Amino acid sequence: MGVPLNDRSQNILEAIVEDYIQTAEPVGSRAITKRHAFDLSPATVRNVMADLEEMGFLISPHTSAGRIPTEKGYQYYVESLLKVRDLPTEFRSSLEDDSRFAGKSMEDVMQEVGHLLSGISRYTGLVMAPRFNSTVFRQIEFVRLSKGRLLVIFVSESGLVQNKVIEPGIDFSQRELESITNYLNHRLPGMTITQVRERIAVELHEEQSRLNKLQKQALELSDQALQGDIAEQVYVAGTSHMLEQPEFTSPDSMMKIMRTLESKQQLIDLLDCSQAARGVQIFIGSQSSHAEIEGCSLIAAPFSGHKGAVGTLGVIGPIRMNYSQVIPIVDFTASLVSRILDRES
Amino acid sequence: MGVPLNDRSQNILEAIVEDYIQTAEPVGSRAITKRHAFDLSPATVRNVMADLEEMGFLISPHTSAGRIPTEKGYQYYVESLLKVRDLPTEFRSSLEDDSRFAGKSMEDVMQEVGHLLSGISRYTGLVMAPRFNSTVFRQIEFVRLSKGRLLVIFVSESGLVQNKVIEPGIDFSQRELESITNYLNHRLPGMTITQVRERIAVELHEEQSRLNKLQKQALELSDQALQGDIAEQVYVAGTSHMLEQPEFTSPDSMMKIMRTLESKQQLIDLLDCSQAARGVQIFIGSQSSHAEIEGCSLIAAPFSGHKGAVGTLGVIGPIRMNYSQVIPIVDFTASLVSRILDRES
DNA sequence: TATTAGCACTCGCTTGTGTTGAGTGCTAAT
DNA sequence: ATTAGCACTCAACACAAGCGAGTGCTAATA
Repeated sequence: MGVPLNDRSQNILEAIVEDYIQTAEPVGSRAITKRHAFDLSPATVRNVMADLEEMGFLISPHTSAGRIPTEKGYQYYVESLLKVRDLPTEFRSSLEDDSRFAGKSMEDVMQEVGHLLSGISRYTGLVMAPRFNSTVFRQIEFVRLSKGRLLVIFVSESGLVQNKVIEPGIDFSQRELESITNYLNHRLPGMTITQVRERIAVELHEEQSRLNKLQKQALELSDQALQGDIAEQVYVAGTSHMLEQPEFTSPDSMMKIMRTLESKQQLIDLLDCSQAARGVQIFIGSQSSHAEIEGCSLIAAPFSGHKGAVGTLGVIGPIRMNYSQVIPIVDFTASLVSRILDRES
Repeated sequence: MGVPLNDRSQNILEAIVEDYIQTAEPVGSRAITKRHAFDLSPATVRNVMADLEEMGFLISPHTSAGRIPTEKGYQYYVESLLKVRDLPTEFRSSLEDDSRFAGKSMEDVMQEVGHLLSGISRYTGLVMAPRFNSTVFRQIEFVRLSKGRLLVIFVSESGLVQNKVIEPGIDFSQRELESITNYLNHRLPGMTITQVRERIAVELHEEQSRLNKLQKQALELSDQALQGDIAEQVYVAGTSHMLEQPEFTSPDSMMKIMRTLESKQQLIDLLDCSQAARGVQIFIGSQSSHAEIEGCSLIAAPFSGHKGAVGTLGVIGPIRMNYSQVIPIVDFTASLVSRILDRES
C-alpha cells in the first residue's frame, strides 16, 4: 500500500490507533509520549503525526484537537501492526462449556452462539445459519394438518430443521403420506437440497413413464415442498451494546444503527460476503460493501461441518473496535460451531 | 374512581390527552381553546386545568409550561373518554391478505404478524407463540443424528413445530425408531404436552409389567424428549420505532428501552399477564406490572385456536400512545391469528 | 355566580460573550 | 535530527440577558 512506513512512524501510528480504540478521544502528541515511553518529545511526535496525516492515515477533527485514525489508518493497523492476542482462557472455557448447548435444537444453538459472541466481545453478535439449499438432505416428514393442508418438515444432515405449509391439490391420507415419506427418505438422502430439486425435476419430466402412481405423487409433493427459497436465518444478539459506543450517542445515529440491525436482509447481504472465504475476514468501515452501516466494522468467519453446510458468524462494532480482542473470539467461535455441526452428523 | 368529573372537565381532559398524544408537548390553555372550539376563554380553561391537576389527572413539568396527563389521566381517558375507532379498511385489508402467510411455517407466521403489528401501529410489535406445554400433541418424530444422538421433533395440533436434541443411553437403529415413532403417534395425540408427560410417568411407574420392551423404550424415550421446559418463543418487531418517540430521545433512555426489548424473558413476563384474560388488555405505564419499562404502555390480547393453544400478541409504545388507533389493531390482529391457528388444524 | 380580561410573575430555551485549555505548527536553538 | 519555546486556533464550558409561552390571581363583567 504505497509508501512504506519507517519503524518510528509505525510505532506511533500503532500507539495512536490503540489509544483511540481505548479512549474514543482524539489523541494528542503529549498524551502519546506520556503513555508509551518512546524516547521522544511531543514536538517530534507532532512532526511524525503531521506526516502520517499527510499520508492519509490520520485526520484531525479540528485544529486544536488531537488526531484520530482514518479508515486507511485502521486498515494499515490491522494488516501490519496488529498482534492478535490469544483468547483469554476464561472465554475459551466459557465457550467450550458444552453443557450450554446440550439438548438444544440447532436454532437454539445458533441463538446461544450469538449471545456468547456479543457477551464476550461486548459488541453485537451475528450468526447466519447455513443456507438451507446448500445443506445435505437427511429426512423429510409430512404431517396432515387439515383437509388439503400439509406441514412439511425437512431435516438436514447437520441437524437443521425447517418446516413449511403447502396445499397440494389432493387430500392425502396419513397412510398415503407414510408411504410417500418412506419412498422419499430412501431415495433422497445424501444430496444437497439443490441437487434434490434438480433430480426431482429430471425424474418428473424424463422418467415419467417408469414411475408408478405413488412415486409420481411423492415426487410431485416434494417438488412443491421444496419450491420457493427458504429464507436465510440470522440471529442477532446484543444490539444494545452498539448504543453504548460513544460514536453512536446521537439519537440520529442510534436510530440509524438500530434500524440496520433490525433488517435481517441487510445483515444477510453483509454476511454473505464472507460465506465463500476461509478464516476470519475483516471489513473496516466502508469496506463492508453494501455499507448501510457507516462507522462500523465487521469481523466475520465462516463455519461448516465436514458435510459442507456453510454458515457465517461474526461481530459487528464501531470502526474503533478492539480488533486484537475480537478477532480471536470470532476465530475460536467459528471453529467451535464447526465442531458442533460435525458432532451432530 | 373517586370524584366524577363534569362534562366540561371531561371534554377538556380529553382534549389535553389527545393533543398531547399528538404533539408530545405540554399543552397550554390557549392552545386548547384554539384547537378545539369550546366556547370558553383560556382563563376558564386554566381554572378547570388547575382543578384537574389537583385531582391528579394532570401535572405541569414546570410553572411556565402547559400541562401533561399523569398516568391516572391516561387511565381515565382510556376507561371513560376513549372512542375506539374502527380499523381503517386499508389496514384491515392489508391484514386479511392471506397470501402473506401462504406456505409459511407457524414461526414465520408469528414473525410476520409481529412485523405487521409494528408496521401498522408504528410502535413495537410483540408476539408470543403458544406455550408449547399447553398445546395439543399431534405427532412426534425421531431422527438419528449420530451414534447415541437423536433429534426429536414435535408437532402440535396447531401446526407448531419444536425440536431438540437428546442423548439416550442406547443407540437406536432407524428401524427401531420407526417402530417407536409409530407406537407413540398412535397413543399420544389429542392430549396436551403436559398431559402426555403425566400419562407417561404413570405408565412407566405403575404399568411397567404390562409393557413389552419396545413400548417401554418408547415411553422412556419420549419421557426424556419431553423433559425440561421448552422455552417460550417471542417475536419482537420494530424496536427502532421506539427510538423515534420523543420521550426516548436521551441516549440513556434509548439504551434502557432497547435493553429491555432485547430481553426475551422480560417480554415473556410482561405478556404472560394477558395470557389468561379475554380480549384486549391495556396496561398503562406502571400498571404493566414488572415495570422494567418505565414510560411505556402495553396493549395486548390473547389469541387461540379452538383446540386451546393460547398465545399473546400486543403492541408496546410510550404511555403517550395512540390508544384509539392501536386498540383496534391489536384486537383485529388477535382474532386474525386465532383464525389462522384454527385453519391449520 | 360563572366567566373573562388584564397583569405580574415564572422559568425553560435561545443567543451571545468571555474564558479556558488542550493541542497545533512554526521557528530557532541544541 | 531533535527539541524547547511560543503564538495561535478552536471546541467546550459557563454565565448572563432577553424572549415568550404559560400560569395564577384579581377585579371587572354578564
